[in-house]
Amino acid sequence: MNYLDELNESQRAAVLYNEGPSLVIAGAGSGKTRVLTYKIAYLLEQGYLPSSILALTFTNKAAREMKERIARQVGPEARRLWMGTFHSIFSRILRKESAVLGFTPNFTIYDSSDSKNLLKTIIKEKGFDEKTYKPGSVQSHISNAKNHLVLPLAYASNPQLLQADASMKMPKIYEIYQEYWNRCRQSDAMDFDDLLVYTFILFHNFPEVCRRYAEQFRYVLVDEYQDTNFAQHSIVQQLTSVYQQVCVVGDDAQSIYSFRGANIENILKFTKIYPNARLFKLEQNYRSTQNIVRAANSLIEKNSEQIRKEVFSEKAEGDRIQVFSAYSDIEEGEIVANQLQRLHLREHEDFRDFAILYRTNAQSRIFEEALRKRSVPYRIYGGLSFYQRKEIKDLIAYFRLAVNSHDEEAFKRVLNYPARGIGDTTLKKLQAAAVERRVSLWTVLEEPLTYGVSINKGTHAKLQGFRALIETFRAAALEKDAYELGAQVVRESGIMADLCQNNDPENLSRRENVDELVTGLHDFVATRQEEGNEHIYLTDFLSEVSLLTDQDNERDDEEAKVTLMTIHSAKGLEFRNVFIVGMEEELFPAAQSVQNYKALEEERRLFYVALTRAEERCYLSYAKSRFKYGKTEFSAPSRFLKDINPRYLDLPAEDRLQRQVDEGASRFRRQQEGGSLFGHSGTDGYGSAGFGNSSWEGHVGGNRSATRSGASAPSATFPSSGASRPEGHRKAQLFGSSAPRHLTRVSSTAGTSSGNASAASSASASSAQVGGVSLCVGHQIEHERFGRGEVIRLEGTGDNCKATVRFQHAGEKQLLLKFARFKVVG
DNA sequence: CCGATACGCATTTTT
DNA sequence: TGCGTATCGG
Repeated sequence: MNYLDELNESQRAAVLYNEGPSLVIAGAGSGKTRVLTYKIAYLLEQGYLPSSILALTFTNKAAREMKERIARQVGPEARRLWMGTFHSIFSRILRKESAVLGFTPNFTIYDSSDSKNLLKTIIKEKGFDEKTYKPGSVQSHISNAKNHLVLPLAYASNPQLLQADASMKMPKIYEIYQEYWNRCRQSDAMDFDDLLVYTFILFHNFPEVCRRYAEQFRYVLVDEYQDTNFAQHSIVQQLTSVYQQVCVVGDDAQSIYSFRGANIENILKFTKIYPNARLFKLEQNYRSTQNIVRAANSLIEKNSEQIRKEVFSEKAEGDRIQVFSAYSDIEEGEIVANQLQRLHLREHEDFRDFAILYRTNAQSRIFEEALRKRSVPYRIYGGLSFYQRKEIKDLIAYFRLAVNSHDEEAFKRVLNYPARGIGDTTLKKLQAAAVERRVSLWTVLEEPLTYGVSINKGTHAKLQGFRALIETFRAAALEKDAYELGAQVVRESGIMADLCQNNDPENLSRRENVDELVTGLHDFVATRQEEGNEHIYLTDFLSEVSLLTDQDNERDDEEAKVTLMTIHSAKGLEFRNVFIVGMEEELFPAAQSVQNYKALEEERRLFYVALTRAEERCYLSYAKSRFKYGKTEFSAPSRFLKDINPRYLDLPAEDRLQRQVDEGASRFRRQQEGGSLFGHSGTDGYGSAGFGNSSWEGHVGGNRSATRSGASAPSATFPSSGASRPEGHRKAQLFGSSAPRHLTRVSSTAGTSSGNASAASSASASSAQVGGVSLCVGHQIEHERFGRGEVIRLEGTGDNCKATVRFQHAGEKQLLLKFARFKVVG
């Protein structure tokens, strides 16, 4: 109970309140995660079972961090909590309940490039012009619809949407949407949005399933609620329909993801949807100086739509925010780099305590160059992710096919890679037959003649060769573990051979990446086994890896480096010293945002997020000219500079003069912005409340059927389609977790032994003997991935012996000694 | 099947 | 300007 002392009054109130829905508005740096973790700890203490608590986050990272913090509080039982991203938790549920929806438990998760490619294919098939029907644009329309739970049939009969599409010269989007929907089902695949949509459908169409989960989850917590979309919001409602015990945490002032469907209304109107909800506000900022907090307050005040709050800091007043004016983007880079270096040399600020934040990725180059020139180490976030690399995608495509051969996108990707003489023409023939007969490409491949594909003998042989290859993997997938199978695929698919054709640096790095993936597989299997799971199949790896981003793979950096990133990706982070650069009109706010006040307010929130990343010092800079698209463009300082009360700023002399002139004009403009406030009702064509029942009612299928050869499911009813393999549930922990990944392998037989192992009882023992190593409670061990730790508990005997180890850095873990890789060090 | 060339596009991106 | 993609030619 002592942890309650570590909370301030409002934090404690939020933690202790337990009698119904609650909304916690957590100002920047106000200890939001602390409240969430302590609240969960408190619930556990109150007797809630870990498995009855569901905590949803947006990022794997957030889930992982929270899990670790809770584990520190309450020990290993934290592992039984249902804590993870919306997508990972829902995919876990969907894999279990897949049959009634007409999917198998091994369904593929399409990433956005898969879905874009599929859309491209469909657009071509339908003979639409790709210039008018840009795949990316169609994709975002469809995504938007899904985020609003509008299924194809509802879309096709929604005059508003049809008209909006028509006015964008894409009147046939509904048709593409329908086909896309069918094709995903046919491929036994869901895209990211589908994970939400189908969860909603599952709960809606199968009330008994909904009830089962709603009864299991006696308490639901949601992090970053301002970023939820309508679908997520609706599912939370479904899940809390029994107990109404829900706590959502967020900050409307930090809602910056509307372009991804996040709906700020969800948080603004929470107390209307749950009329008996209690509202808590966390207003003390523990992160930033008073000056920074006040500056940020004075900025966000200019927004009209928000939950009023008074964020304050009790830290030192701190320096004013210094504003730098540069003549050019290059000079801006110089100024920032100079100031950064000055702080490093004079104030001994560590490089890792600096961040340079920008609106667009394109701005990074200038700063890279300036830093490189000064030999300042830096790290840029937001490059291509590991999983986006060609060789990795190729390999994963094989994995996917091994698990789900109906996966159309994976199929097309590797049918002729490495080259096996199956050209475009052949693929087109297969594709045509598949579309015609509404079956998967794989089904056609199995019996080309039945489906009327006319090909010559040679091609036929090649196709059957490919089929045999995949069949081998498929058979192996049922027996081998993920690592063994992965290694086999690397060997036998011919990818490695292809990458070994020559030794140019390109291929070299690709080989390294492939090796890294295999190592990742190995770690994944090892981690799972240590946790007590016997068989770790490739499908387990895939279901996790498809929801992973590169940020989840981050290695803790040895070297101190300056951080360069977009403001979006800086959300949730903090740095002692922050440079916010490119404070110019048409850049920040982005040119596209200035016409519509909602977008402009979002940009302002984005700036608010940027400011509130800073703990000690914050700098703003702008350039009067900037090289853009091959031309030098001139622009005015950002209007946002004028939104900050000048007493918190240190302005360049010229600007101070100019400001007096501008003052009147800017006040006038603000009135105008405010004036248009009530005119708009959202720009996405989806009213915020208009998506009740009728829009998705009764068509899971929307399509006529899921005509996969193996498992077909008509749309009206959902017969169980023999789920192929019962699947044990995995925890949502990430492979590689947060531990350093490059430790040398230590065999568990190589440890020192320390004699007399007493016969361990089946329940609990003080010592154990496994594989020639004896281990006692109190022993220090050195684990391959988790590092140093002390054995605090031993359970079971022989092969089944399980040790609970408290690691110095990795927290408490349970290890199955049979699999764990460690050595005894004392 | 690959390479050269032209074209068009260019916020942000938790999953 | 500089990249990624689309298309054509050898």
